[in-house]
Amino acid sequence: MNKQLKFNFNPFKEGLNQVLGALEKNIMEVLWTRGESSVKEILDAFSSDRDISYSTVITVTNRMAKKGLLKKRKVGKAYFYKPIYDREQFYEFISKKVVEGVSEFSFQSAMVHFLDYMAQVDPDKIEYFSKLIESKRKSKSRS
Amino acid sequence: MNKQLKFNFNPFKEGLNQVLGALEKNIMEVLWTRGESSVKEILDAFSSDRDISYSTVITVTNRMAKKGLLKKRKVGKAYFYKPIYDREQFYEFISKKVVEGVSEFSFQSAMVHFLDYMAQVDPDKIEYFSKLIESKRKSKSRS
DNA sequence: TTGCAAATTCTACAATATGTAGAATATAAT
DNA sequence: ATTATATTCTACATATTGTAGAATTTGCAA
Repeated sequence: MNKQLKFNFNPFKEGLNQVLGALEKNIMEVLWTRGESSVKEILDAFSSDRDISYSTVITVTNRMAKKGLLKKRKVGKAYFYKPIYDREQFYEFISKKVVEGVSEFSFQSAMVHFLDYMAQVDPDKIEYFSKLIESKRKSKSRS
Repeated sequence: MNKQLKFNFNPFKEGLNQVLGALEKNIMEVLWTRGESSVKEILDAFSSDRDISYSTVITVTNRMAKKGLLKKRKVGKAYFYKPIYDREQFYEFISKKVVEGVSEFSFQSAMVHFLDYMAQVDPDKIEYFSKLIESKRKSKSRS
């Protein structure tokens, strides 16, 4: 019933905001931290930070469930929501899709800029990457 | 006066549609092929394929100019538009931003998935990439 | 210099995504 | 059965993209 998660990637934002709206992100953070939670609990987790209505949270969690971000489960009269992907899986999923996407867009450029990025941010990453590649090559020649 | 080009990247679409809307893409293609063109000329280039109104194209080219995709120039009573980035530069620009974005999002995952992508799609890419790295390492040690 | 074809501007509507929330309704627990 | 609480429904706001009619401007030709 759940559709496969689709998303846009905004390179001009930061962290999870590259993929999620502001409120969506806040909700994911709460759910990753607390685990399965009701709307009430999500609201309580915001409390001091945000002043947001009950129905706003419901609307957004429901949309997130429809989008393939959350699972819904009824307990008593309230619904509880939990992430379909845990934090790690989520980052993996997003990274994989974006990397595949940009590789199809232009593999050449992607590689060049990936290297440039490594060189600028931390040249040691290149060494490490080199090694990864070597092992990849070996496993390739073994097949 | 022109803002820096911002965009979203949609990994679930293909090619330029990962970055541009359908009509925006068609317009860019025409301009990259024909060079600087008037709205009339863009429309003529569509002709058989699409049935689209004059003002639709004007609206979109103007938005594209505002977004930092096109330059406007008045000739006679008509405006002519041309891409700020040529095809190569555009792909470079997009790839760079997306790669940087996803690297900041999760470098580790990005790296792993780049490798996986290479191994799956075309193992020869790994060879190519190894060479790129070698030259990168050389230029690094030269500095 | 004026008239008209051609181009622009202005405005507006549609769909989608996201944030927001009030009002009405349903429901579970006591 | 009552009632506090949760949900559903609806709707508005902003942003992006596609779409285009109507009104207006404009440059060139006669």
